[in-house]
Amino acid sequence: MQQRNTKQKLAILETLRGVKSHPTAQELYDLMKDEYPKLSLGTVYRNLNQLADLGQILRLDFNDDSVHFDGDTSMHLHFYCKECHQIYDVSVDQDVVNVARVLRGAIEKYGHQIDMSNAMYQGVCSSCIRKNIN
Amino acid sequence: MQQRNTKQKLAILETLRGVKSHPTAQELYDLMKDEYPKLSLGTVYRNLNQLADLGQILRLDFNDDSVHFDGDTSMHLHFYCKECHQIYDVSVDQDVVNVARVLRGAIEKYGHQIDMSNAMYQGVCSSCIRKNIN
DNA sequence: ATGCGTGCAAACGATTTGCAACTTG
DNA sequence: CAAGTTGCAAATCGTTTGCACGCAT
Repeated sequence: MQQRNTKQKLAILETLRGVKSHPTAQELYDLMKDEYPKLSLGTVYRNLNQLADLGQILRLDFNDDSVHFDGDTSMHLHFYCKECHQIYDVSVDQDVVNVARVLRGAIEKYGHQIDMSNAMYQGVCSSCIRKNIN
Repeated sequence: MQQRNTKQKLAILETLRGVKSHPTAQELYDLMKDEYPKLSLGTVYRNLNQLADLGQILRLDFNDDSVHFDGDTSMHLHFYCKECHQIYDVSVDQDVVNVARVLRGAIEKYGHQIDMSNAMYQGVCSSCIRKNIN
């Protein structure tokens, strides 16, 4: 059950890491199909799931239509705007990193082993707030 | 567009609040269909979604098969065990609550307005860890 | 009365999967 | 070569939705 590095998998990972957005499988497929005409959507799904299970990318689910993926696995938060449906990255300073450690501690106190965490926030983004005023 | 308090909606909310688990729509429907034989699954879905949108219950998505709901909206964390597929509540003390406020602050600094947040952790629960050793 | 909510069943659509052919190690 | 991977298309199945009727306000 060892994984292989096929051209498709490498291309998918590279493409995902090359965008700042958080594309769905379909969106990533659309981005790639010009350069890789024979690529199939099923392959994109299979690889994104495998990479997410291995922790090499992040799976983001905001109860939108479909699941989004993030090639950046470094510590950061996500904010989802329910009006414009955009996902914002929120970078964190050292204070916040320390604080996140406290939350993990609250869970590890129970003896659970954390493989991955996802702090997701929803609301209205600053840009849409401004729009609503006008 | 005002919402009405139908018997079904009240029963759904009451049933969800009465269980300590985090049932899916189907599971909640199964719990209720003896007492409410004419209740339909579609109604359960519609009400759970409406209640979640209004912030009266929580929607939990762990990329399991389906979405789970939580009738407890008080501050607590969720831990999902990917082996036994159980969702654990993690209660937090005042220290952790204060700490969580720092994370919200990191987002509000951008001018975004947070309506709801969900801190979800995944891994292997203490019980499954023990099982794996034996 | 008005129009949101319900039950039922059909429709939807994002994701998964079976299979034969093809790579990778 | 053995076994994981791909492309294609069909299947899956959780969730949504159209409609006629019923109930809350």
